[in-house]
Amino acid sequence: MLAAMNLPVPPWQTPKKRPAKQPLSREAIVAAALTVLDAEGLDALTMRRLAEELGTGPASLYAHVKDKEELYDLLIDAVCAEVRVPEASAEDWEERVKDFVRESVRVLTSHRDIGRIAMARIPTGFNVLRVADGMLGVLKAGGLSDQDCAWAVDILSLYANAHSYESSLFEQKLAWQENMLEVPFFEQLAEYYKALPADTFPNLAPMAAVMLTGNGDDRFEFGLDLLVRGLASRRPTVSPEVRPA
Amino acid sequence: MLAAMNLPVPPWQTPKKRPAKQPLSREAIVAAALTVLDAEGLDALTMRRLAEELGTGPASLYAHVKDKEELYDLLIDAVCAEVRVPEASAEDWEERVKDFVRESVRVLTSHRDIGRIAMARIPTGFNVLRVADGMLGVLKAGGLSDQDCAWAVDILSLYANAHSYESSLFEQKLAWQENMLEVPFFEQLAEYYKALPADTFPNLAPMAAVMLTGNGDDRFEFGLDLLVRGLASRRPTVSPEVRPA
DNA sequence: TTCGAGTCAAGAACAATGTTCGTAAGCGTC
DNA sequence: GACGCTTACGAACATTGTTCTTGACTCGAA
Repeated sequence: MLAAMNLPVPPWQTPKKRPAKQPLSREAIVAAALTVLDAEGLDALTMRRLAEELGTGPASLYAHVKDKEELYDLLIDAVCAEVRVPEASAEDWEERVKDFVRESVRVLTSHRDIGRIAMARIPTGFNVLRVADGMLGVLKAGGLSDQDCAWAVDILSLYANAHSYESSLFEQKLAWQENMLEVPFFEQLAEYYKALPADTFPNLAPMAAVMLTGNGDDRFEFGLDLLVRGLASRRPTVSPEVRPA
Repeated sequence: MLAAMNLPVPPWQTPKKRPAKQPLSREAIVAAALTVLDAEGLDALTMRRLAEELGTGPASLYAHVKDKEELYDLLIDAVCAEVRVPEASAEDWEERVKDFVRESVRVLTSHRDIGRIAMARIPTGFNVLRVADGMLGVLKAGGLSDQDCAWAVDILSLYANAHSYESSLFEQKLAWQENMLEVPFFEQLAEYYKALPADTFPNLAPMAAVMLTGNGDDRFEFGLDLLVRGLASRRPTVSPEVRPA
């Protein structure tokens, strides 16, 4: 058919069909993915669902994103953009380190299920590196050796990610069982632990109650305390103000 | 057709058709799963592949195992059976704690990809509990409070699992890239880090070399050292032999 | 103005996966 | 010898990530 195409478009009709909705970029995909993720969780984040959110088909996404893995990388980086990097200082050093890790898990757990994909990624994205750089700065202010600082970044990130991972999966499991089970599962677990035979588990059986004390945050704080105490004990010099003048 | 079934079976023919191969139990399934896992990795461990390994169809497995998740639980428990639980003692306490964690990751990394499914499982299996009980015993010998011991079991397990997870995924990624890439990826990463702009990453850029120093074991030892130092510093009393008599 | 190359979108399809349905076979008991 | 009851399992279903291929549109040059 002969189409009269190059006429000035009459204003009462939509000028073109394709770029009516904005033309689908990496950024738009990542933003939509975060929307789906926060609203419906990781299991709902399929390429089809994501395409639907963008008003297109799943195949279109692969023009902008190589893999689902690459999408995950982009998601992590986008989330890391929200981490507020503090300034480094030797004062209150231990608390500053702790606060940074707390801030990381705050962001990581503020987006639903993001913890489940955060682990075991080699940091290359801009925002991930920005966070690592900030962490390195905070650590170096404590006077640790360069090698200790470098590895500490690794370990603290691992800890933050691992906690977020467990937290995310635990929350999911909890929500799932809440809908399916009548007795709240935690009581079930408490019963189970208390019923352990004391002769087979001489240490565990008497401590059933203590094992179940505290929520995820308490445990996180405990582990964080261990790590930071360990770091502090590796400082070659004690803090300058208590050093003999 | 009329089948003469209740005749005494002639010894020169296989007596029955069904129980010729042994009748498919949880144990057999778990054993076969471990075989497939060790030989071909987690991605190859599909219900079909597992059924094939047992000479049956995938549907048959679901009579003995509720889920793939339950299969994973059983796998973890089976692997935990290999962990050698040491005896508790106050002597060389810190090194004993370390050795126990080392033993855990040794087992966890000795089976291919098992680290990828070890995290975020609520410990209920016999062998998992046995390991937790042993860990608790070793920790208590150090004189920590009950609450500290309980949470330390959690944190140390989390650390062992997280390290195994990363190690497993990292090894997979490394093996994959080794076949596809010509330049060994680690050099690529080193180049990338060294090329980071120093004005945007003032801490990271000068430390590119240090960041990449050490393999997974070194980093694991470093984190383990942090945790155990932290635990030691929480001991209410220093070790008895240095206490004033 | 027209053609042609090139880019982007997207429907359809493919292969693989976990899981369930329905049916059949064997075993124990009345 | 017939009836349950457990176990086995081929076939099928729904969902997933991903690719193939066709079509729509853009833009630059003849």
